[in-house]
Amino acid sequence: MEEIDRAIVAALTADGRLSYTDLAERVGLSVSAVHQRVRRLEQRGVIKGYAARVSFEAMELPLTAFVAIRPFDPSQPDDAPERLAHLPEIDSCYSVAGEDFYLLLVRVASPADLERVLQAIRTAANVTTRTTVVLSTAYEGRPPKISAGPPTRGRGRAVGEGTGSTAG
Amino acid sequence: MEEIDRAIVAALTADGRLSYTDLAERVGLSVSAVHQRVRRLEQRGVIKGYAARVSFEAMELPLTAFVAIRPFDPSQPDDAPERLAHLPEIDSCYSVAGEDFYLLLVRVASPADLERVLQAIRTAANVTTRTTVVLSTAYEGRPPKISAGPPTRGRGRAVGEGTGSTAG
DNA sequence: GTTGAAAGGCTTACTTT
DNA sequence: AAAGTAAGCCTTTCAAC
Repeated sequence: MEEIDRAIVAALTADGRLSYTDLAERVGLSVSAVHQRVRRLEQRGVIKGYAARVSFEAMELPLTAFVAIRPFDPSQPDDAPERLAHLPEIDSCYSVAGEDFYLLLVRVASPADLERVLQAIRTAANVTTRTTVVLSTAYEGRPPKISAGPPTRGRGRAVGEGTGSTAG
Repeated sequence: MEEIDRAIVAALTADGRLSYTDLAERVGLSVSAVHQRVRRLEQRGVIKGYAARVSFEAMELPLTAFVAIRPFDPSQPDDAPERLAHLPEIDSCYSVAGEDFYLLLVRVASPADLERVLQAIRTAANVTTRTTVVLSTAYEGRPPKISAGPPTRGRGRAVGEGTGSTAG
């Protein structure tokens, strides 16, 4: 991916409602060129969509927890993600290496709600749960490192890049 | 928070670039009324901003890991989040209950990068790390449960319904 | 792939109810 | 708080380099 595409993605990650006019000014291209690049980024799946970032506290979901799950019977078919997808309190579901099978990010309104969701998780996926309650969120969903060049691969140098030293 | 505000937040969570015209049609209000409500939601901090959702694979960050950290010396001042904030590979930083002090979500390009970031985390915050590698992401950042009413029975207080004056 | 221009649509503010 | 109107800017498409 080119440097300009990276700049576009970085800008839209920071502000998803940037106008094409502002975007064009930032990356130093015409409005039409920027528009075409954004459309291609969307079609290629680099940009998957746009979303408003909401305050979970304001949305009455002040309690966040990580729930590591492990099946009661490891010989059973492992389809926990699908069996849990119907629970809207589950924000994310990761298949992980280590002692546990999956790691869930859960957002609820209260400890009572957390208890209810944990019970629902256990019964829906036939798993044991190990829960880590989040006390506070220092930061979350920070924009990824999108700078001038590729982080590790040596496939090509970006425009204006000097040496091939690793980015810090 | 009112039902219409919930509908607005839900719609903008699913599609952050919805026009006010479309939004007005969805919630059954005029464009002006919707515009005013969105501005108030933004000013109250319910809507914190807008962001493009990007594919981390496409951004050359295919490796995700959770890093639980614990200080070498628990008597030292605990300012790990600030000491780690300069590392762009850290997506999120949660203060957690349990055996560990913080849980980090890290996104990197390769195992070599992960090693480098882990070393940087240890030296920057003077902590030990316990890393859980993500094998696959079933789903991530799902829209929170924003339906008609409060999630738990009765007791929940809506934002902005509090007593007394509100800043802004 | 980039640029420039034009038509249509959207945002925003103001006014009214 | 909600609706209507108008001005200005943006989005989107089309043609040209």
